[in-house]
Amino acid sequence: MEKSLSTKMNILDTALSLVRKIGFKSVSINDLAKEVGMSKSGLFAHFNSKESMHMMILDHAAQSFTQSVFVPAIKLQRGLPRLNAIISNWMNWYGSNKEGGCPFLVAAAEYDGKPGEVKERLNLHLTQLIKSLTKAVSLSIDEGHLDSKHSAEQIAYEIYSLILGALIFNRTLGKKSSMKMFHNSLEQLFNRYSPVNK
Amino acid sequence: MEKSLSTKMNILDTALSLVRKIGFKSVSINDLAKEVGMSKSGLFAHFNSKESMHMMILDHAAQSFTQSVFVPAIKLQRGLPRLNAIISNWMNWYGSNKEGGCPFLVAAAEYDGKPGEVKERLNLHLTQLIKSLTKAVSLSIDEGHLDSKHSAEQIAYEIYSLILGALIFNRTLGKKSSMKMFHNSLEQLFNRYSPVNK
DNA sequence: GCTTCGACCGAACGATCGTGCTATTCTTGT
DNA sequence: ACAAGAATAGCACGATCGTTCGGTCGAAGC
Repeated sequence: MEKSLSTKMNILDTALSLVRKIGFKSVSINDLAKEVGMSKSGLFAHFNSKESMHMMILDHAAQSFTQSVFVPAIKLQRGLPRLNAIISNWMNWYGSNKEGGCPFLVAAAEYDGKPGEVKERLNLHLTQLIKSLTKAVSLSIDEGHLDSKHSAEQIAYEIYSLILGALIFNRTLGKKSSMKMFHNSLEQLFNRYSPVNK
Repeated sequence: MEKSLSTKMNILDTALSLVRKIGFKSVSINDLAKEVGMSKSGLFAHFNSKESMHMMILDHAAQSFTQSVFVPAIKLQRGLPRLNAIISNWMNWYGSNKEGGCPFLVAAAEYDGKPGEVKERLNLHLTQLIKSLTKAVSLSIDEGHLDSKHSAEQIAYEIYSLILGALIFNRTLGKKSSMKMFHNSLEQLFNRYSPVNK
């Protein structure tokens, strides 16, 4: 790997970590450069504008997410094993960086009322993310691990909601019981949609 | 009501609306003043710092939320009628301002890694919000409308999660089916925790 | 009617913002 | 070993940031 690519990855890693803590707008190029250990203009040369940097941060987050959550899970067999791995990896991904929330939620918060390329990119990544989750649910139905009478989209929505709730309970409210409640609800959800218990 | 209080309310209303669209950090005092129709220094005189303004915006949001969501519901009888009203008012509150996400989620995103008064205030409001929801669930159990074998906290967590999920699906992903999925899941949740169906 | 006081404004402050230009240093192909 | 090109730094710019200060205006109290 050439030099430039590795520094760029370093920049994006640091930027992502900061964004998750204080948001996109609060991460100034100067501070980011200081954190990475290079000059403001030297860092800026990697991107042509701050907006393009925001997009690359989003892309970086999406790639990291896919690599950490979906790629390892694809080795497991279709159905509940893979779905459970995805969910487990998902929760672990939040904790991989020590602090900070979900970068996509941060972007959603700051770009909700700002139509443009960044928002569209966020929409794209988030849509892809939900689609991949829905696909895993759908495969679970096909494999007979989940009841075929229910919509995969609906089940995926519920799972994603539980993840969001656990994230807020854990990070913002600092609830220690958040993980236990999350796993309780998830277990109930799988029982409820199980084809044998119906 | 004196003159100063009404202008302050006007400022906070406008500020809250802007914050929900573009976040706290992106709302500059100059832009806000222009939007309200007064001078930068005239507006700033109402707050002594931008941080204190952020706190007042949070307080304003919390008061608006309580007034719109919980106060009207308290007139209804305890149990499911009141709980359903709370949830319904909750969803309507998001749509009351035409655009923008949940102000508490926005604050959570931008202040996650910034310990201080604002974050503590956010934590306070969010804790109170969840506590009120949990209380309504708890009363529903007491009234025999929900199964007493389950924890009110757990049920409240699931309801809150579904609300969050619907919010993201609706606003960020622009899913038209989000409200239908939300009500589907909510109905299933009430059925599942119903004492008669067990 | 004069005084007092709070609300609001205009101008200005130093700091920091994103960004462009030019030079220098480093990497790499031949 | 040397030329070429990319990576980074230094410096400066106009704009905008939050904040301060002195002053104007209108309403309220004596």
